[in-house]
Amino acid sequence: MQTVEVKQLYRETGKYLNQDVRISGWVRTIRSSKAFGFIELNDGTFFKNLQVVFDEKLANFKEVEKLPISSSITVEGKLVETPGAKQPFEVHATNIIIEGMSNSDYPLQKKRHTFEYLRTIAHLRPRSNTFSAVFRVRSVAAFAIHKFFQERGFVYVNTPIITGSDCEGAGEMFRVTTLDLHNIPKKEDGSIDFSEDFFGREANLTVSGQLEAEIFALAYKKVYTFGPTFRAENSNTARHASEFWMIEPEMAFADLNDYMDTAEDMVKYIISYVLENAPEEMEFFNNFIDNTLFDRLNNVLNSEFARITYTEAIELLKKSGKEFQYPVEWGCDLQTEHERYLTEEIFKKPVFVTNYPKDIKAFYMRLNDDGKTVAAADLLVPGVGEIIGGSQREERYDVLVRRIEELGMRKEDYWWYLELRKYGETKHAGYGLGFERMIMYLTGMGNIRDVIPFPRTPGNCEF
RNA sequence: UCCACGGUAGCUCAAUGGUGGAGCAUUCGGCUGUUAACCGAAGGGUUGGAGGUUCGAGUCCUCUCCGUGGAGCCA
Repeated sequence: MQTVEVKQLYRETGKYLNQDVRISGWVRTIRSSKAFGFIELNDGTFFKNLQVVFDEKLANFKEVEKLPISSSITVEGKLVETPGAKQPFEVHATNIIIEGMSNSDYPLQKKRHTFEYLRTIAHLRPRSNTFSAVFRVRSVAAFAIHKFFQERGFVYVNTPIITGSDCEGAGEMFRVTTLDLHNIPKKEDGSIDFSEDFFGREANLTVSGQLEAEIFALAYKKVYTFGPTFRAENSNTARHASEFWMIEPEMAFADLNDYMDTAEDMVKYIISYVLENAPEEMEFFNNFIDNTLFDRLNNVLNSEFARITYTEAIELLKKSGKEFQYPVEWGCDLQTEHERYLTEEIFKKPVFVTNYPKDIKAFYMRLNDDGKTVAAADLLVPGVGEIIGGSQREERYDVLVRRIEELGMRKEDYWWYLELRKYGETKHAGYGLGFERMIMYLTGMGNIRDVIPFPRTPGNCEF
């Protein structure tokens, strides 16, 4: 008798039909009558369940019939077709071995639960349909991203998670320390003596691997990072987490248009790869989470992303005649309502907004010839908003120094970043993709807490 | 951090200031092809916490804790 996985049964049905098979999994539900019953078995390898039919010929029929949900079992029996039924085939059990009994107080019902409740049982929610689908899509999408970049010759760089540079400017950082918090060493002037700390200096969790990625881009030409990122911002929204994963490609001999071309190709690649490799999960999302999902994703695959400048975006918003809570004026950052209006109402597809005023963007973005704007571009998508932020980097030593000084930052802190501009500098560009936001976009899930296995948000670090 | 809303059985939700209920889940029983199976019965509650108003508070008031949605910040 061959041991098989449910995925094999669905993908290569003909190979196993009318054969004896052995399968191990967890009971999703049991419906039983006096002399026979049905088990929905899920073995984790496939989104769909396997229906197992059992009857009183089993020595342990009475025990099997009363198995609590989520008990683990091994089933032996013959795989047969079930024409006209909901499922294409089922296993007629000749033997059922009970591996591990579940308790009757198992908190996951067959009924729909709120996502909010499921978050409180993050150790069990991957066994539910929705989360089973979410985290498999997450895995498939992660692979698609690596595949996309590897096929194009990008080198995968692991930038540090603990960083001694507090100058990335991307947000509040989590401090990393081994100092005794009850007895903090102080210097004579009363300030904390970090020379006593583990690294002999202040250290934090990274908020971005970009500056380090630039180092590698100027050695390998094309690189990308894919790793965790930490922000200690007190953000309480469905789109922010304190710990999230980011993909940060960086390309030498590339400008803003090269970045946008790559990003557009990447988004399309991820979508088609996931549609092709997780079809059952994606169908589930389209049916039960967001029934505009397939239309939206196909629309993205079949359209050119719009590209407009910030200045044009401001004009469009002003001309729209719509009353915004925050008035639109050149120089102001685009608010969520503006971004959504642009991508959802005006373009109805992803849109790059380029060339933002320099005063609302980071120091490392390349100054345009007008002296007022920088070569930055954000990708806005319907439903989620900003999903990618990136720019051409300032490669001119003097201009970069001037920007650093203008913003009152300390030049010494950026010594190695500045040195890159001294030894064979070239134009280069890169961007950051929020992995969870991509998953939200791919699945239609509305909350970032429900697309990361163990979400960390302000005041929440369970599990 | 700001604004809004919410917290009642294991879960999802009802309950005009006047005896806290239902569906699902659980337990027991019935049922020969079920598909969130069906039918019958039972058990299950300090209404987030503290204080106050009232003859009487799940309901009104104050404070507090927690959560959700939106905003800001960003990816």
